[in-house]
Amino acid sequence: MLPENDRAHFPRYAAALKLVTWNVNSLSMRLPRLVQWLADNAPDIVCLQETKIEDARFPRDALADAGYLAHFAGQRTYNGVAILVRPTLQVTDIVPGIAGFEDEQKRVLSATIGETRVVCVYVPNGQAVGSDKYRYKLDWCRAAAAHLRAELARHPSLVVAGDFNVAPEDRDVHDPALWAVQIHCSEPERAAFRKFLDDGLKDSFRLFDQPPNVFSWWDYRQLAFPRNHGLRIDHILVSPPLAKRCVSCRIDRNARKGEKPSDHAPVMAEFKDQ
DNA sequence: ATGGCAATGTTTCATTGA
Repeated sequence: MLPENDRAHFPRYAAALKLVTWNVNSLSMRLPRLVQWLADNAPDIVCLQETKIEDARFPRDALADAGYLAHFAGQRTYNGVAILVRPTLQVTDIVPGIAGFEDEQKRVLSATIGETRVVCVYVPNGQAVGSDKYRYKLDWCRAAAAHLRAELARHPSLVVAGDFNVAPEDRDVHDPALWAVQIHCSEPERAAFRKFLDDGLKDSFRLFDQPPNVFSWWDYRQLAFPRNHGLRIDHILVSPPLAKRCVSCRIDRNARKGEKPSDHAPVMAEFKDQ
């Protein structure tokens, strides 16, 4: 962290601000790919999900070498979230979890970065409609919506970025008939997602004209990726002041190609200076 | 109707993910 009078040499945002969300499906497995992607794309803020690593083993030095300070809330085997930030940006008020919602699973990390509150989320998968995990998913979303409402009241400039495990509309699904009422697409899950938007947040991807059949996740099986059998379940939600500043949102399908990819692609939104 | 693949650690299978 730079001393205060050194920081004064930097504008608050050197240029446009780039924010990314990426479910890496094991940070240990994905570290080389992530570091290369960061070098190629130079985002300012990166929200990661499914780091699957205990805090004591988090690769903070490798990410520092890549040009990012890391904040994280992890556990072994499952879940785990992190926020990577360029060292020129000031980070304060780092809080894991959802206020008032006891949860062993590490799924949320919030931080104030510059003037903006950033909430990194990994919404539960839900496994199957009607299962215990499905009920946990819906309960979790209800608590998260209340949490985000409180964050929005405190921070007009709010981003919620992560793996929502919900395809909001049929156009976010390669085969809506196949996925109808299945996990990620059931009406209660979509209603839970809309509840986030009710609080004034916008899906940054839908602020812009987008080509059809753009997805952020593809199953590892059945050649789903080359067939583009995917779902758009990773999202960057922005409050109205940030929606005004948002100039693009896109999904980097190329990051799903090649050896040892995550099953998710990164989503990147860009914001102009105010 | 089911498994297909990938990652983890309980490791040579079971569990979870989406």
